[in-house]
Amino acid sequence: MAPLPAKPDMKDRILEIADRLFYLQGIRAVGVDTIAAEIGISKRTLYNHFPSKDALISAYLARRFVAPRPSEKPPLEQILGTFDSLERRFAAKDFRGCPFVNAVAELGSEDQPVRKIAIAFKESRRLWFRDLLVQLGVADAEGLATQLVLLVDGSIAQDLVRNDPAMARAAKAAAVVLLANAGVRVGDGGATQKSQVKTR
Amino acid sequence: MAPLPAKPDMKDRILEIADRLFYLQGIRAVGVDTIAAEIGISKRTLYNHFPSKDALISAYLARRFVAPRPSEKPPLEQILGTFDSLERRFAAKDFRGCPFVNAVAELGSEDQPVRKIAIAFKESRRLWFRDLLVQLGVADAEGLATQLVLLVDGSIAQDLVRNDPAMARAAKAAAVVLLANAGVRVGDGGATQKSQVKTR
DNA sequence: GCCTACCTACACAGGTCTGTGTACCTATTT
DNA sequence: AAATAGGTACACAGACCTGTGTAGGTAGGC
Repeated sequence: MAPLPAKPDMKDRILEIADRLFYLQGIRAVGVDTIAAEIGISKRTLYNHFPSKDALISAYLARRFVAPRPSEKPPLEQILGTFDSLERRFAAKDFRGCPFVNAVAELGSEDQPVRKIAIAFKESRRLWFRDLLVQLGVADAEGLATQLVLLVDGSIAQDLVRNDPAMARAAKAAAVVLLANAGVRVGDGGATQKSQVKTR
Repeated sequence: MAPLPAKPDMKDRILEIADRLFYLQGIRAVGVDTIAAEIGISKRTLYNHFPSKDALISAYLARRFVAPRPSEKPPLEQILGTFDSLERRFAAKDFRGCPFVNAVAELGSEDQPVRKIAIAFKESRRLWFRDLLVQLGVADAEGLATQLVLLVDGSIAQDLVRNDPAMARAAKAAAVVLLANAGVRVGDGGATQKSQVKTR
């Protein structure tokens, strides 16, 4: 019955479905049978493309790990835009938190492959912020970048539980304050005089 | 063989062990057999105290939901102390993130009992911050309380992945800036003049 | 026409999971 | 002494899990 030409690369198709199911329902909650059935292939075919479920899990996370594409927009706009796009993603009903955090929470800290990729992802996001802050001339770009990822991950965790996109706006408001305090002129009516708070 | 006097209330003992295993290894990863074996009781006994694993999960989360005990310390000290105690907990090797966030991540957003208690917990923490901020005379106590819980949850998520207690310090530093911006005099050498940043 | 690659269907091994059924044992209370 | 409460051991039902084995079908390239 319609042997499915297998054109759009079977491996991609498997990953696409696995991604959706793993992300929405949890990794342990989804069996390989379920994935194969959802695609309409036999379990044997799936195991011909991935040697084990663990390999599929790793591939799932690796596929989620896409570097943010470089943008021509001004750095500040990019930074604050992060929170706007977070808010949009929160509003989508298929948002279920950060797949990397979720995977570590679910699989435990002993799962080294999963943890390694999760750490790499988190660090790459932090570095993305840091580089933009450097462009803005922020002195402690490292520290501020860390604080910004805290706001991002905090709003993600809160939204996962509460399902409230306003968390992204709260995070953005906090980010604006932190940026202003670091001497960045945020477009807010010039209310932003450099009055650094010594944080320790 | 030593029928275990069952004095310290069997139910508590079950919950205590279930808590440790659920929290450290994940809820789905731990079977009731494992819990019973760890306590040294038969599975039958466990099921005589809890009608199902779901009930045990709910009891586990309910037990984690302890209201912060009222303190005589000044409000600002309580707020900032939160981050210090977070740092201490991060440093402990048995810290594995927020049990409520982890449970929602693992069990899916469809599990209503679990989600409800997670939401209640998060909101209670936010209100705790808010009440302290009101005592400090902060105008937008609601908004700032939300921002503070973002920092708390952000640092928890980051520490879960990276295992880096410094995340708590970064969150504290950000909190200090946010508090100062809201007009709270933070004990930092008077570098804290009231120069509100309009956040929108 | 045939070979190769890839798919199918399907059974099954061996494990784990939740939850129950049954019969017995051992304190404490009455 | 007897009844009751709460524990034990242990088997088992029924579901689901990962992973494999086997035999056959079908399309494209040589």
